[in-house]
Order: sequence, then structure tokens, then C-alpha cells
Amino acid sequence: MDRLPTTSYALLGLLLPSPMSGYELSSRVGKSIANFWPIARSQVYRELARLEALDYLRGADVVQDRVPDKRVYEVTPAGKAAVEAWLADPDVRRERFRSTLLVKIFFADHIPPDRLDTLLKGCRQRAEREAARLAAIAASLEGKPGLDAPRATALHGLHHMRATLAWLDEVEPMLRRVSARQPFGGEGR
Amino acid sequence: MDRLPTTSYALLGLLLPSPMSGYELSSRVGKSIANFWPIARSQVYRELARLEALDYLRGADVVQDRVPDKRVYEVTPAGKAAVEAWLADPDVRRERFRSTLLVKIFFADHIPPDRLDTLLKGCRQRAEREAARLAAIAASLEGKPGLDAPRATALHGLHHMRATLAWLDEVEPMLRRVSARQPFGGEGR
DNA sequence: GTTCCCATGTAACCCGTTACATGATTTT
DNA sequence: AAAATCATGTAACGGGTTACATGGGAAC
Repeated sequence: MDRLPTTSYALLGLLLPSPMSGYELSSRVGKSIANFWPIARSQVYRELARLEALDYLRGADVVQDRVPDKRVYEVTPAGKAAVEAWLADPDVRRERFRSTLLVKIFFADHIPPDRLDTLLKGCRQRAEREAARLAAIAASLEGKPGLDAPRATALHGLHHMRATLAWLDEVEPMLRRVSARQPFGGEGR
Repeated sequence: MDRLPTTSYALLGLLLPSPMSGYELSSRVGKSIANFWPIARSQVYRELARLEALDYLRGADVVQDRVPDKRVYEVTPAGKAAVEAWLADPDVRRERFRSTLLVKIFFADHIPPDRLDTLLKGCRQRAEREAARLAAIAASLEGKPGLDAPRATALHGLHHMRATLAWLDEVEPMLRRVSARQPFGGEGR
């Protein structure tokens, strides 16, 4: 009864409504939770094998013609119980946040002004694009009662992209000063 | 000239001002970039070894009494050039965002109402605590001209914690409805 | 009729995390 | 005097990512 990683429970959860093959499951991931929990296809297969060994899933080979044969997995009662127990546990210690961008910003006084400009402009552009994308998703889910929970995750992303834009507005002038203040070109002295 | 992970450049950057041992560097990480780029101590040592092998660092053994001997590393010209080239590169494809919380929220319709309540309350509490902590850091750095860049990273966190709180305000009622709508207890039929 | 995409999966590498080791100092 | 912390580091496990493999359709 050892603790599995988030990925395992995420896949179990996605399999709850209907059985799927690894390939189908992987593309399902891409259309649902990949925004906040990406899972590589190869990892899906590994997880499926493990979850089957734990009797959380039962797999069945399906022979196909024209396309390769596949193995479809369905959640067992034990698997359903496991994912529901995990969901009911309010512990989210495994939260993380990593940002390469912030590492670069932290060292902004070592970035030439024009490069910093490119960096910030790119960041703003991505945030705008992403905000638009997420707003569209949230709008498309509005009013569909069964999809309120997915919609809430899209709104989370939207709020955070707006926060990024507001942050950029606040710190851009400050960072430009930091970068401009630095002497570049004299590597020795 | 292969691409190194973010961690390598982050450590190089922290070593730019002054040479340090792995232990010192690790605690330096804890007081600076750990908020958005945590690095385990054991990984610091591995990176130091690699960066020395690449001639980005030069290490020197220092004998001490009372405390264990140590090895202090200083950045070589090649190392400085490498980290500055990395900083000047506006590519941040290695960005990631993962949230176990959002995975649970995505499956909110499988969480009993009282558990969902605990989950959201805990999330709100952590966000408030974290916002206060980051606001204090940002305030303590205000006006110190050499520390504008670190302050910008703290402000990023602050904006995002506030975004989380605003998001919670928006989606809490919706999620409670989702959870309350679900039938619990009937596991078979 | 090559070239790209679909549908399935396997193999290998490497970063990140957790656990282990150790002896001196400070705290309780 | 026992327990916690400091100041160094090493070892091992495992999740996540990237690259490899394959053979049939679809597109150009």
C-alpha cells in the first residue's frame, strides 16, 4: 500500500470512465491534464504495467487488422478505491514550481539589455497567447455541467497567465534598469 | 558544447560572485533561488564535479580543523562565458508547470464534499501564508539597488499567490456544486 | 511513389530526491 | 549526558524525457 506518484493516480482517474489502450490514454492525457501534468507516452506504458501488476487495472489484448494489436486496460474495484482514496487525501505536499525563466531573471544583471528585452517580450507574448488559449477553453466549457472541474483547471491557468502579465508590467522597468546599469564587454578588469 | 540543464547554469551563476564549497553553495541556493528552482544538496555535488570536468569550475581542496575538509570551487573564464551565453539565450522551452492540486481538482467530481472543502481550505491557507512570506521578502529588498532582480522573482511569486487566491474565490462555489452533485457510497450498482 | 502521419509500443539515459555516513559543536 | 545542529559529503532508487522501432494508410 505504498504511495504511488501523482502520474499513476492521474492515469487511473482518466481510465475510470472507459477502458483504453496506452496510445488512446496518452492522447487523452494530451487533451486534458497535460496543461498542468504532462505525461510522456512511454511513461504511460510503464505506469499501465505497474498498475496492472498492482491489480489496479486489468488489461486485455485486442487483435486488430490494418493497425497494430493493442492492449486495453480497465480499472478494477481496487483501482477505483485507490484513486478515490488518493483524491480524498488533501495532502498535496508533492506540489512543485520550477521556472527556468525566473532563474534567468534572478541573474538579470548579467544579461545585456537587448537580450533581456527579447526575453521579456517573448515571455509576454507566450503569456498572452496562453491566456487566450485558456480563455477559449474555459469559454467552450462554460455551462456544460459535467465539465465544471476541467473548466476550473483552465481558469487556474488563465488567472496565472494574467498574473504573469501583471508581473511583467510591474517589473519590466526595474529589470531594464538593472540590466542597463551593468558594464558589458570588459571581461578582464 | 552540449546543452546543460538549468541547474548547472544556476549553480554557475551563484558561484560568480565568490568561490564556495558544495555545502555553502547548497545553503546559498536555499536562501535565493530555491523558491523557483530547488536543488538538492546531493545534486549540487554532482553538478560541481561535472562542471569541474568541463573546466567551467576549478576546485581546490581546503584543509580545515574542527570541521571536515572541503573543496571550494571558482568559476573559470570558460564557465563565466558559458553561463553568460546561457543567460543571453532567450529560449526558455524548458519551462514546466506541474500541480498535483490541479490533478485532484480535475477529478473533483470523485471527491466527497467534506474532503474537497479541506483540500480547498488548505490550498487557500498555504497561498495566504506564502503570499505573506513573499510580500515580506519583496518589502525587505525594496530600495536596495543591487537586489532588484531577486526582488522581481519574489514579486512573481507574490502575483501568482494572489492569482491562486482570486482563482479560489471564483471556482470554489462551482467546485462545491460539482462535488455535492455526485452520488457517493454506492460502489457497485 | 516518396514522404508524412497514425497507431502501437520498447529502450536507454539522466535529473531529482531520499536515504546513508561521520565527527565536531552547540543546545537542552 | 543525550539530542539536535553543523559541516561536509556518498550511494541508490525512480520518475520523466528523448530516442528508437515498425508497418500500414494518407497526402502531395
